[in-house]
Amino acid sequence: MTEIEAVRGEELSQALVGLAHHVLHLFNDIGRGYDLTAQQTELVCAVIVRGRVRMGDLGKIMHLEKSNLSGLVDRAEKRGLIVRARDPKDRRVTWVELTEEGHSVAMRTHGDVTERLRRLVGELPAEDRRSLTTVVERLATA
Amino acid sequence: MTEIEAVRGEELSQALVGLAHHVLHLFNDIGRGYDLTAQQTELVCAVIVRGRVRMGDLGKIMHLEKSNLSGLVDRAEKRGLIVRARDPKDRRVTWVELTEEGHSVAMRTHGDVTERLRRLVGELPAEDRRSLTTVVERLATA
DNA sequence: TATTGTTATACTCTATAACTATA
DNA sequence: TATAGTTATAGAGTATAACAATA
Repeated sequence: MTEIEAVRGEELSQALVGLAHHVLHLFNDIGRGYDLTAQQTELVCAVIVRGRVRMGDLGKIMHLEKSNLSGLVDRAEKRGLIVRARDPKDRRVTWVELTEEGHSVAMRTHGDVTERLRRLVGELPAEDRRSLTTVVERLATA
Repeated sequence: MTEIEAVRGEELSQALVGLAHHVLHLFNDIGRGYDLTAQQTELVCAVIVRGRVRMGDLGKIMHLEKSNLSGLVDRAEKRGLIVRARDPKDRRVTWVELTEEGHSVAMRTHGDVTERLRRLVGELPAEDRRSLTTVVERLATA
């Protein structure tokens, strides 16, 4: 690796970290308007795009230990945003679903998040946007 | 906006969130090997690439409120990783610097993080990597 | 008056391990 | 035995506001 490539690698690293903060901070910014924490906001957004989700899958999506997720879901349930439902076929499994209020909040927060991301990405030329989509999806599935 | 573009926008949003988690979770994974939390790991990495940093700038870099940063720096200082230094020219300003131990830890964790990011990005074809670099840097400065 | 940073409080989040229930 | 999820505990991180020191 040449020195120039090393420096560019360094720049790319810092830029990726900055981008990551920017993206996850959106849940914070947007959640505040609904008196939700960043994690609660991401929780309802993650549920609404999937309809209902197993606890285990939610943990993977949000990079949370199962015990941490239990607490997060407890608090969201107390707030009336979601409910737990046992799976009748495999009673070890718990599904997370939105309440009516949770659905309403999730619709708006999720709309806000995607709008903000769209605006961020929309500032790019169309060709860059296409390559970003391709690249990010490839990374995300790697 | 066509429906296809809307769906792709949705996919891009989810992929960006997944990528953001992946990137920030690196600080978690790597810090664990040195018995550091993710935030402590990012703290020493942020300091080492800049030599020394003002509290205010650190807050912007790490997306932290000044009060939260005070606590994080307190704990890192207790652990002997960093020290605070008053700026003699503007005594309101506090600079954060690494101790010898902090420098040693930061060298290794920062090396690990950039290596992991390089590996992640390195799985891409050269052309995608170039476009990602360009795009991410443009987003990060926007 | 504005800026930089700290302190105080209450709450949320996180890591770890031990535990229960189901398969 | 393995899997899905909960509980318990201690510590770390976070939001908010009030505060002190300096410019």
